[in-house]
Amino acid sequence: MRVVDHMADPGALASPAIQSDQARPLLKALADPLRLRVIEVLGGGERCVCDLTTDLGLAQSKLSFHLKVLKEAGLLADRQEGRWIYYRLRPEAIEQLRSWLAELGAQCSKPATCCP
Amino acid sequence: MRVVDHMADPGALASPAIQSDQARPLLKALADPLRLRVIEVLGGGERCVCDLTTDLGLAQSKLSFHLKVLKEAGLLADRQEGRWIYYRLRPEAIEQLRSWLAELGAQCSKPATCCP
DNA sequence: GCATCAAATCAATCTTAGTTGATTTATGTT
DNA sequence: AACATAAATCAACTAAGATTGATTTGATGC
Repeated sequence: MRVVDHMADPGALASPAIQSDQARPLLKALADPLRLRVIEVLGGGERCVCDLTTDLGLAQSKLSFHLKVLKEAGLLADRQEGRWIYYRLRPEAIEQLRSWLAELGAQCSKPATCCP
Repeated sequence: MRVVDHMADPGALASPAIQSDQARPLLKALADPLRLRVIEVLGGGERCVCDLTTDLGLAQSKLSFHLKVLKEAGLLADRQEGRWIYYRLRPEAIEQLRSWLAELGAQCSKPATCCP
C-alpha cells in the first residue's frame, strides 16, 4: 500500500512519488567520479564552463561531454550569457532522488518468511 | 562554510555529514538497471536469493554478480540460514545518500558572478 | 569581414563493466 | 558416503561508456 500521508519525513514532501524509472537516469548520471566532482562543485552554486574547466583541471571536450550527460539526465540546467554558459544544479532532481530513497528505506526492514 | 546546524531538514538528521567519497560507491552500485530492480524488490523487505532469482527471472550467476556489487558497495547485508542466503537493504546506506543529497541541494542556488 | 575565444560535436580509440555457461563450495538429505 | 540443491566463482566473450585530439558552431570585438 505504501502509505506516506502521515508526514513522517518533511524533507521528502516537496516531490510527489517517484518510481525507479525516474531515478535510473539520475543515478546513472551520478555514477561517474568525474561527474560527481562537477556536481560537488555546482553544489556550491552556479558556475560557468570556463570556471569549471580550470577549477577541475579538465580537458574542455571532456568536461563538455560530462556536462551534457548530467544535463540530459535532468540534473543540471544551463543558461547562456554572451559567449559564456553557466551551469547549475536542479534542486528538483535532487529532491526526486531523495524522496525515492526515502520510500526505499521506509519498509525495507521486514524479515523474510520464505523457502525452507 | 556549509553550516547545517540550524536543522533545516529533519529527514537528514540521522546521518552525520557525508562526502562524495562515500556517496560514490553507492551511486555506482545503483547505476545499473538490473541492480535497481533488485533494490526495488528489497525495498519491500528481506528476500532469499532463490526468491529473487524467480521473481526477477534472472540467470543465477547474473543475479549473484549483481548482489555482490551491491553488497560490496554497502547497500546490502546478507545472512545465511541453512543453505539459503537472505539479502536485505541497509537503511544506513540509504540515509547516507539522502543526507549527502540534502547538502548538495542546500546551497546550490547562488547565481554565478564570473567571467565577463 | 576577419580574427578570437567559449563551448559543443565528432570519429577513433581505449577502458571498464556486464553477460554467459561451466565449475566449485557448502549445506542438508537419504 | 553419495546425492541433491543453493549460491558463489571463474574465464572467455560482449557491450557500453569514457577519453582524446581535431573540427565546428556561435558570439564578440576590431
